[in-house]
Amino acid sequence: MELGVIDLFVAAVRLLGLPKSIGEIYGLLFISPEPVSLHDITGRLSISKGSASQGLRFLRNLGAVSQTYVPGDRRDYYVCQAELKKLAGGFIKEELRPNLEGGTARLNALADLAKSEGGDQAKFYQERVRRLRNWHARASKLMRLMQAFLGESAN
Amino acid sequence: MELGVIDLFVAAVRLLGLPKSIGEIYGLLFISPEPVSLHDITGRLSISKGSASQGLRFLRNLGAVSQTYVPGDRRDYYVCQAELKKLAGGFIKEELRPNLEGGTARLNALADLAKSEGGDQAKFYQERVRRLRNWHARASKLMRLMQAFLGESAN
DNA sequence: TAAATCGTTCATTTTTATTTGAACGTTTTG
DNA sequence: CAAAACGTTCAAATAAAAATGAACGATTTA
Repeated sequence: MELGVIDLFVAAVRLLGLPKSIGEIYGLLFISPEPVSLHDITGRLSISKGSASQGLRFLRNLGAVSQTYVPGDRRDYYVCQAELKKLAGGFIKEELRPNLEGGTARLNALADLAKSEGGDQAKFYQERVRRLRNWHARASKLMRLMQAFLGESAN
Repeated sequence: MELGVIDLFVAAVRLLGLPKSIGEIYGLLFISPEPVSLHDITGRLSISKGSASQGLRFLRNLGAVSQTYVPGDRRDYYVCQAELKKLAGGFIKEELRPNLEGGTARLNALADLAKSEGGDQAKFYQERVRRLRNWHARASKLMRLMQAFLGESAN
């Protein structure tokens, strides 16, 4: 059972361009009824302390995992955030948006270049830049749409 | 100008988890007013014939690039498909959908496992599988939504 | 019809990404 | 307060992905 779920998450996470260990860790948390420590992770998944630590940090930054207090234990324990809305939100905010924003700058630079272009292709270049702008705007809108969609009907 | 556009596509394509060469090739086609041959590609981009050939095949499968007849020339020439709708459609169909469908099978296997689970966690596992199913269904729906959105207002 | 050019394939090489583990500062335990 | 356990960091090792280029069959040219 656990293995199957972990595998599923590994596959899902690869699809998003994230390392396997991230999928393993999230998968383990997802299928564990109880909070899980870094020690548990390295033991159950046979991955190094380093990987586990980095993976957890990444997942915490994303908001996919949060720390939990377990009385009488020195270790840090973690639980997963299992609301699609939150997961997708975190991923969009941390991984996708920054890239899109980076694109804005490049695009402006290109627009300038196209404007100052003299040759025969001037018109063609300008048309291309217009098209890129259009794509960019749509991608932007699409992201908002996705968030809205995944936020519908709580869970 | 060309370099900037190519860079932009390289970045975009990395975001989708595709190799750099794919971005370079598509970028070159996008910014070229005239059809481009494999020979042009290896020359302008300084990439190997092998990469160029494989990259073109991939892009053709996606529907992002198509062959064009150029009279009096033996070589194959290519032009890019610059409609976002088609590009996104190809990507979804060839890259995303197959993965989602693979997930369906795994998910069914897991559901069986969860059903035949005896221990204390039986209930918990079943809840988890239900949740996975829900996510899967949403991802499915989201893909259709994306296609619809990107298909709006021709270009 | 022999030589040249074309595009593809795939074993090898190169590059990039991920994982490991030793070292460290901090906190807890006995 | 010394020893042990905790979690982090980062240089080095490993694994994974992508690019190369030689070999090939097919087509064209001279």
